[in-house]
Amino acid sequence: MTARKPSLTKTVAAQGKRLLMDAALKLTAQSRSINALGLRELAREAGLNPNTFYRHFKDIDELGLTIIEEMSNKLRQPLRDLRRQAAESVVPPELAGIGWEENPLLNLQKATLATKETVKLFFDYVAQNPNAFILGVRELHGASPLLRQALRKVMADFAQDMADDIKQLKLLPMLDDVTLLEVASTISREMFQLSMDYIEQPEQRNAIFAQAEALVVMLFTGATVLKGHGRLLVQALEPLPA
Amino acid sequence: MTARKPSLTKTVAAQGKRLLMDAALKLTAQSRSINALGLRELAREAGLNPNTFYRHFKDIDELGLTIIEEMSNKLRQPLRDLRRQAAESVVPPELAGIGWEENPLLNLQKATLATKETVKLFFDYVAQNPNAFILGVRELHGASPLLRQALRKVMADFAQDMADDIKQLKLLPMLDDVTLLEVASTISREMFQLSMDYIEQPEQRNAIFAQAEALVVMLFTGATVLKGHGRLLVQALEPLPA
DNA sequence: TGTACATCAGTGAACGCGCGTTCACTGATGTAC
DNA sequence: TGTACATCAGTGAACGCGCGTTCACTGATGTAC
Repeated sequence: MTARKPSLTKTVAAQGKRLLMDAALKLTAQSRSINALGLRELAREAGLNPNTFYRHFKDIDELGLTIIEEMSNKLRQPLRDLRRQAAESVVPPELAGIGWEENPLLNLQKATLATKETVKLFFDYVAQNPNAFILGVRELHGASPLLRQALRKVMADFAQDMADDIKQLKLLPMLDDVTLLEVASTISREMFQLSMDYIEQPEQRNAIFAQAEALVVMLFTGATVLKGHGRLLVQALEPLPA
Repeated sequence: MTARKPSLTKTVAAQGKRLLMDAALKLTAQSRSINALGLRELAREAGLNPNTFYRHFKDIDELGLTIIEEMSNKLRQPLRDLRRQAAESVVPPELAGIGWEENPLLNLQKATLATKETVKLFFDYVAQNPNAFILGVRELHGASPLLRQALRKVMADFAQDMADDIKQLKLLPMLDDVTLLEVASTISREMFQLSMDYIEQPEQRNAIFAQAEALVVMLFTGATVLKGHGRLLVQALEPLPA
């Protein structure tokens, strides 16, 4: 019953676990769902004894959860960084605090440009990590309730991150928190959907990108108008005719 | 090589095919994807000899395609009818042709109300055919490329239907065809996504319904503003303050 | 510093089972003449 | 109207195979004293 320090072995020699997870990612990316993976098949791909699987995972679902958790960790922070980077590349920080009422046009431009920039960076990210996105979208509505639940959480976190960032960067100060989160959730869902098309139809990438941009702008605009700030927005968009 | 009339047997005695398709729907609805179904399992559920499967289908994918085709046929026309029904219940036909410029407020109200009504009817429809929607959303990003492709087509058709109806009913006469189709595609995708939540979280149905409504209104509004009709719309929404 | 023990990732053989698929057959229905 | 034949949905037995899982074992590394 003596307390023991966690052994180094776990982190140093967990090669098998890594190999199995990589094998799973590779096999699912083509055209498979995680639950359709055979444990022997996985071991074969990883170059390990089938039995070794049990040293690391109880069953395939547990493998799936581990992969999802890892990917969520790997994607979340970079996505936040992308957003900040985009917002700051558009407006110098000393102007960042200017309120909507004081300068609606600046704010709208800022939000729109930051958005476009973020969408662009997001799709670049997708193109560099296609397997992660394929697996995520597939299992989000896949057969395993456990994985579905886990991915729902991931999507909810992404949306919350986006809402937090938009609020903190004061990109859409006229939206209340609830509306902001709804809009962010929709954008999050749509971006993941569109990322599948982006991966599978490389020749359509420009069109998909434009569509994603347009969607975000529409949602921001629509939400703003409905929240009673329409007049200011329209004045900014279309100056009074002579 | 004599031409033969199609035999009646096909339509009369295709009990086995029906039984197998129903079994597949039942089994997938719980927590399975079509490709994870065993052909013996299917036969067992249908109360048939495993071998009978081959009398009707080449493999599981072909079964899946047949189901998808059937469901698409079953859903498409009713959805169109719902939309017409909703639009007509809102405005008497003799006023249906009034143009946007002549009476923006009427048009906006018409579109919004018709939309809300349609969304409501759509979710009722979802609640009555949960299995069809679960299967559709699951396989849309599922493991089988064949089924994915088929469901992409189905979704595209739904979106095109929606765009055609909106145009024909003159609900959003200020939007060009391309924008209209993009908006319809987004709404279509989001409605199917939300339908999963609607099925799985009966206690949240009011909230999900409200969210869906809000989304549609935001998209319509956003698209309208961006297409340069914002001023009219805003005037309709928020009359000039004293 | 040495020794005895515990932990841990990985191995290899073996198991029983359910799977997809094939083959030969049946009986009902439809068709030709 | 009768007869011979074709088609078709469904049956039942049999096959070989790959699967998940268990068991007993190994060798490397970490830990206690």
